[in-house]
Amino acid sequence: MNNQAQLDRSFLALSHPVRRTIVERLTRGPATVGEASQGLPVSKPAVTKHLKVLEDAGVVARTVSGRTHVLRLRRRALRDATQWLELHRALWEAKFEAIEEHIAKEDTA
Amino acid sequence: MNNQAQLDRSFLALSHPVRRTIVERLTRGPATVGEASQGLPVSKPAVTKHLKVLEDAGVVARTVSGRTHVLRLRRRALRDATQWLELHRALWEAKFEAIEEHIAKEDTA
DNA sequence: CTGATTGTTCACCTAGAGGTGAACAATAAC
DNA sequence: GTTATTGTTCACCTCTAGGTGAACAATCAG
Repeated sequence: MNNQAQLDRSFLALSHPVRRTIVERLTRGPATVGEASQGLPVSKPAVTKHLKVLEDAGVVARTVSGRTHVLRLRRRALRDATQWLELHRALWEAKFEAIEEHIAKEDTA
Repeated sequence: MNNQAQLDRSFLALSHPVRRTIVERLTRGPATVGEASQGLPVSKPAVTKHLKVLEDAGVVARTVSGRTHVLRLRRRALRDATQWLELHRALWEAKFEAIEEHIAKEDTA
């Protein structure tokens, strides 16, 4: 399985406010589709599509329980995305602080 | 300024392998467009577009120097994206470890 | 059985992402 | 001045993201 493509999907999944809201709600515990999408400014078919993006990215898992579908977060995809950022942050935080400060001073002048 | 929209763009910027490669290379120091995109499997116009996405997201800054354009990372956008992930990771890591283990056992059974 | 509820699927639309080759602009080198 | 280099802009293409209303499937409640 291609790890790059998996990262693509994870970051893409987080790049839409509706999907980030759903993820935020699921951090408070599993929820049905209706609960997780309540009040969001989109139609039901749109929610279905956003959930497909989240599931394809491995960010969310679904358990069908009767007529309701219970959603919960999966840790791996989100952990991988976090690790990519932290890995590279360590480098740029150390390296470019001085450079940026230098440029900020130039901009002010 | 809308912080949500800014997060949208940052995560979107990271959702493409060509753009992530450019970011990775810039963690090793500023580079020209040619250096940062060397060997990538896309044409020059495509690189120009990817750079626009990175700049719009605030991930990359550009300094025109003669006929070459020097690119460097900006910390803020990447830091904000990292913080969003870490903020929510703290919650889901704590809350769902037990649940996922439980489900894993069910799947095995 | 009937009706309400939950969520998906279907058919459709529009805007934008991502790609290209060709032409151009600006600078650097000779 | 002429040529090479760096990168963008232009015109174009295709595919997908994101949205909708209407219809459907499945389950639950009466």
